[in-house]
Amino acid sequence: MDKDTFFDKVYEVVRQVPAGRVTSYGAIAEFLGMKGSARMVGYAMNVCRSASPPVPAHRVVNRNGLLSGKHHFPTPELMEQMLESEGVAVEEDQVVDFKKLFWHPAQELQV
DNA sequence: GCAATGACTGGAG
DNA sequence: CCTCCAGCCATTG
Repeated sequence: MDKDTFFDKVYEVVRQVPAGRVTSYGAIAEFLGMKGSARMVGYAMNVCRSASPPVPAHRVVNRNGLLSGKHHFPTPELMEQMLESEGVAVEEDQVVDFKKLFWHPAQELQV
């Protein structure tokens, strides 16, 4: 409780990601003012299993749009399954039109 | 308190 | 084009 840690901030941002959109670790890190510490974002995702409420980590991919963390899901196929279910095409463990579906935290939250 | 780790990124070779 | 290296910073042991 009172987990005002960096992780909770990451969770909030990820939860703001609308379905059908994807974002990158660096984008979140940058939004939190920690550009360069994208590793922390990924690390936070690792803890997202213990986080509440659950975080749609499947909407978070690396800067290449690659489902780098799919192996960390209950099942590796679940990640792309979720993305496709939301309208995000996934091919070769990679998000199709990633840059087109890219979601900028500050950009959307600014509205 | 120190050392190791990590679902990343960007630059250099 | 592909691979390797170093930086980043918070969490955990």
